[in-house]
Amino acid sequence: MATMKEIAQAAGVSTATVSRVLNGAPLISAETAARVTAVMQELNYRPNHVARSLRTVSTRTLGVLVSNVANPFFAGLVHSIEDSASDRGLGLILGNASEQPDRQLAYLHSFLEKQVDGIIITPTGSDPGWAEEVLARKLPLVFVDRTLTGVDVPSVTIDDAAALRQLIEHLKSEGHRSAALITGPTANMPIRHRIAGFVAAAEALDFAVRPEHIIEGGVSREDGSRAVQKLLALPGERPDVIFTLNNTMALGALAELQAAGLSIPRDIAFASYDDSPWFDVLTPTVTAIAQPVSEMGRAAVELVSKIIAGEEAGPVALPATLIIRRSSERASS
Amino acid sequence: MATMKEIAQAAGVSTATVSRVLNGAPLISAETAARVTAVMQELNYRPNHVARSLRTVSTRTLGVLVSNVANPFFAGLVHSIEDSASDRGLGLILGNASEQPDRQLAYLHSFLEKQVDGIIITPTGSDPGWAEEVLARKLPLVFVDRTLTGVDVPSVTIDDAAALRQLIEHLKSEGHRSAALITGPTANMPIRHRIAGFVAAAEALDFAVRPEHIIEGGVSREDGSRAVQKLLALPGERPDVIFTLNNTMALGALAELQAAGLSIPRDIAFASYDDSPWFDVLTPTVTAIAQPVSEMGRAAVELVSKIIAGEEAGPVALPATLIIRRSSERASS
DNA sequence: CTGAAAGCGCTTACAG
DNA sequence: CTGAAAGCGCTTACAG
Repeated sequence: MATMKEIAQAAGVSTATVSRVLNGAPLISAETAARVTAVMQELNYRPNHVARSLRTVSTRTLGVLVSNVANPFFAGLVHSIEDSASDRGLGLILGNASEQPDRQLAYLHSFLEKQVDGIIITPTGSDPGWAEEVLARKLPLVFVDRTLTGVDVPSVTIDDAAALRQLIEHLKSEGHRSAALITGPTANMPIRHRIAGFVAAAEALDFAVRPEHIIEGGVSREDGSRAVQKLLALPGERPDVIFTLNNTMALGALAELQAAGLSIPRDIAFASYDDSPWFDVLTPTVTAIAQPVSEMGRAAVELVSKIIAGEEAGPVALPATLIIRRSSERASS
Repeated sequence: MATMKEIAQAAGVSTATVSRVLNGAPLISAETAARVTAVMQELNYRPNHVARSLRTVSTRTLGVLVSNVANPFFAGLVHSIEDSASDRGLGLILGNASEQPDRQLAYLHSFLEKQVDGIIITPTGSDPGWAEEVLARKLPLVFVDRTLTGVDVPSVTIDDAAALRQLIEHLKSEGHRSAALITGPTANMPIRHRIAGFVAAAEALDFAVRPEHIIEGGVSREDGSRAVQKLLALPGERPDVIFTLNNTMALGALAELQAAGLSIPRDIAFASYDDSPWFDVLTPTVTAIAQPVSEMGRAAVELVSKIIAGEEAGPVALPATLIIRRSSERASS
């Protein structure tokens, strides 16, 4: 691989001049620039980004650390972040915590060592210790989706209070009177928000959500199945509606309801947080609260770019939207 | 951020010694090692990976470039590659060509400049020119899923001849006699393989696939819808089965069949290449040929690691498997 | 408009 | 067992 020194020799100039041509610095004579450029092309020169980074103390690279790429929501987020970063000429180093705080910490350290210019993270676990270390190094940091209390970090979150309220209103208008809620891991801030929002809206609208019908689920398909099994085994009246707090659990819940021979929405209605492209091919199509994934990714990149540039950057909250489909229709039409 | 020099000063040793302690070099006295380690901890030292890479000419980083992360198959592949790479202590720089050769080329160049230790790619387009450039630099390169003719690059591919034949056998045994094939982009090698494999198996087993029933689809949901519309508008007898060559198109095809009021498998049977977790929640559940995505990612990382280590590394072909569900059952039972 | 020189933070033969 | 010194490939004040 040709180095800058070789280019300089071949073009009969100093490396300083080659560097200036490469970076489009002003005050270079047109003919020098042309000659150097020609030599670079001829020798198929590629600048060594590692050397450049060491010198300029900037890698033009973002570290992106998600809680679990197996979850389509996070995969979509990575996609959108990749898109926006590439638009800005920023590269991406990818990390996946798989919901394990120690894996998250290992990635974080590798991000620090690799001198990333900024970090976008959906934090896993609730210990904000690592964030303080990152902040102490003055490294731009942004939370997406999930947040952590106890540290002052700008974030991109979802405002779903309105959508949750609309969901309850819709369910009521269809004649439903009670719901079960299958939650995600309550350690996560947005999950707690969703639960609180759902319960608050239900209370305000006089819609029944019995305490035993709030079942702690998780993040996987199996968590969804298990929660439905648990729910169906409960004594007393069955709720009119089941609402799952993410679409991976919806998958398990729907399979379980089918296995139990229950027809949706005739025997029980259904809705889920997180939309999925499959929701309008399922029978029945599935009512969902959709998160603006692309916008979240774009906003996160914008936020971290601003911080890198030393600009002011406040938190961003993006609205979720209710998408009404057939799974939440009234039982008897 | 503390540097090695500061650690050396604080510990009263040279930077060479600090470096040796850091890298666990032999021949260091236990007390020196202990003292240096203590200082590193105290000052919260993180080695600068950029400086290290410049010196050692190794970044311990892989460039991963997929054709389209929006496709769940590629997203799964990235996940699996990330997993295996992390097990081996390798970092990941992610690129997404979005099926555009010029975007692919831009990422490739950035990988070269960032001095990645190896590249795993699902090539987009059919021009192998860029691969020659990579190979000329002696940079380890591995193809996954897709391959390119005209260059000698080890690859991880799918052997689906047997699965395709089993599919035809199954369809026949269910009483079906003819099928339509909705293809992906025929510019891609594995797509051409799938088409050839399907057609060959059909011929061998005397199963009808009329030329006009081989419809060029694409990669998106819309491509799937469009192909089904085209198929249904065709004069003459309808095929007994529709087979789509990826699950994103299956989504569009299924929606379109529903919209047309056709019941599966009563009016027309259905199967798709690429499994999806949603396929066994759909009504009916969908027969599919599944690719071993995790194994593919793992094999790709293994392959590139071997080449980096200077070992021999031949191509890997992994078998696809047929998963029979209800969408391909006989029409009248 | 261009060059000589210093330096980014490490690693590694070479001595001792 | 440890240190002095060179050097990886760039960029950038400082001179001229």
